[in-house]
Amino acid sequence: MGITKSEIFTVEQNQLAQFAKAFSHPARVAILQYLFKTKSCVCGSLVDEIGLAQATISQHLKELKNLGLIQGTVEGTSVCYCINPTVWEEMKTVLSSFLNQDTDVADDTCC
Amino acid sequence: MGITKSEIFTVEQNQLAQFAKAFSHPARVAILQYLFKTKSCVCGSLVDEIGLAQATISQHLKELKNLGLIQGTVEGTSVCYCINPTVWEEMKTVLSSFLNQDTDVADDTCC
DNA sequence: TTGTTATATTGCAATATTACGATGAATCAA
DNA sequence: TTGATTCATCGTAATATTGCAATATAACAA
Repeated sequence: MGITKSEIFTVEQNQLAQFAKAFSHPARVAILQYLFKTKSCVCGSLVDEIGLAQATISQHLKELKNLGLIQGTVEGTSVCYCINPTVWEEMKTVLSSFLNQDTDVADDTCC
Repeated sequence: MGITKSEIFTVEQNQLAQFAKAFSHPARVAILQYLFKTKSCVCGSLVDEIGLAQATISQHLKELKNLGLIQGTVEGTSVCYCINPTVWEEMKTVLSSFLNQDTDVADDTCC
């Protein structure tokens, strides 16, 4: 049905999935990487950097903004975006504890 | 258009996005967590554990299997699934280096 | 063989996502 | 004011995802 049954999962599972969804698209990965690289905020240079239409980039930025991962302030005619370090760290914590689950099945990989 | 323009992104960006997509849905998060918890492989008990139809669980398992994150072997009438430690570690490496990008914007959060 | 159990696959419906052109709103320069 | 620039939003089209019922397949037990 295309609709996720989030009610049947825990808050943690839903949060984890939401964070993962943030960079489950290469364009958003590229945006975040560029924001990290240029540290000082970036605006529409993303449109040149990434080969997507301005409307498309704006849409991806909106998703990242909604999650709180980035923030933007109007700077004259342009908008300056940058990483929100607080939320990024929070995400890192949530995802790391998931990724670092023990894989120590010794050698007896059962399957 | 619903179709991702993966050609315009690097192999790394696409791979990162693919790994992230693996657990961008709470059901797949729950499946992976359960597989970690029960270590010894698990089959259709996932259907009881998670409140989704058998067909739906099977579909999610297929996606995880396609990515290589899990593997399954036929065990009589049932199928035993477990984490593929090698691929999991590979994913951990890829995602960690992305997550651990420096947030040291000092305090001058530009935006 | 027949029935049972466990899983995969198929087909379908509902919703979500990706992408872009066109348009709107805001700011600044002349 | 007018025009140019930058970004957001709207509308739309194409495709993807999620979910399930029904059915198929495979292995075993009797």
